Amino acid sequence: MQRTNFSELAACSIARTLDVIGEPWSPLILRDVWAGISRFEQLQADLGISRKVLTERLNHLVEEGVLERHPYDRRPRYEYVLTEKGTELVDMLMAMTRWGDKWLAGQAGPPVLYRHHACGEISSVDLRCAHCGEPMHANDVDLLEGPGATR
Amino acid sequence: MQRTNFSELAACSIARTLDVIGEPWSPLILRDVWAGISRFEQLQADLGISRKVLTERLNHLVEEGVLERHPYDRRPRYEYVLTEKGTELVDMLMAMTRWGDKWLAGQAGPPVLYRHHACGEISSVDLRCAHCGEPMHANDVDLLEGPGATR
DNA sequence: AGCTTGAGTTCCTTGAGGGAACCCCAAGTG
DNA sequence: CACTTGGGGTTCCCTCAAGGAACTCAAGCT
Repeated sequence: MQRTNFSELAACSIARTLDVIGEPWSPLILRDVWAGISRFEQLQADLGISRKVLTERLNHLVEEGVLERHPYDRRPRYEYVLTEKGTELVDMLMAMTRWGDKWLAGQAGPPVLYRHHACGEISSVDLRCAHCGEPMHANDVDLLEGPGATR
Repeated sequence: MQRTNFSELAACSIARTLDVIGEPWSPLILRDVWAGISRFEQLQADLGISRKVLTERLNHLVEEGVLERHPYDRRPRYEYVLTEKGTELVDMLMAMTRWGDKWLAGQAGPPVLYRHHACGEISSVDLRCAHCGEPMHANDVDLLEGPGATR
């Protein structure tokens, strides 16, 4: 495929993030690990991904510090668990889920529901300004050059 | 590459969303269009993407209703603009940006800053429960089967 | 010793991405 | 009118990553 290394393209946090989880399958692997599907065989069976590519993806995600390998047996058997860095990536997947629920689920409704611990209600994420708490969407911001702008 | 069609894998809003923007380049195209880089030549120059793949991606994004083609000349010249559906996808990219800013920007700091119209401050998105307004992150929810669970 | 199981590795085939050249069409210019 | 320019794509070939199936390896179990 001769995949471009996005982060060399420009200083861009989206491009950099894509270098971590932009490959096909990576987001779905994280979703599965989050949902408790955490072993090689389980992941392979659930996703139908080729074993070779699954190995590559898991190694890459471990190298990036998104997943950790935890042995669960004296035999060489491992469980993959989310690091803090990985858990925060799942936050992004929740925003992705919200969009898919809204625009792609159709009349069948969303396939998965989130129950929020704090209020006990079925809900979804809402993007708010970390500073003032008001809604913060694509049309609510101006883009400015940041300190890391030059590459 | 023989890419798998993710949404046939399971009823999953993440998989479905990946069928819309999971291909390499698609998120970066949306970012550029959002930032005002909206014509074919501009996109090609900014991203360094091959013209063939750019054509494919733009057609796909238009078919999916994420972008619209707007003629800007009596000659056949087009601008690509975000639909409402596409604009809400950019919200997800903002969550992605936040993660990249936090975990990948390093000491140089984030390359792009967002100034929130409502409060005028440089800020970033924060995920909140759409129901109660409290923070809602990966560890703050239980997953339940939804109405569209079966495929 | 032989069987099983989880977790990979090897090898071949296929098809998507990269790159460069080419094409089309409307305007502008002399 | 012919000639150039420039945006927006096609076409072609080549390479390399994903799929798929078979193979390996290292513990335990019987």
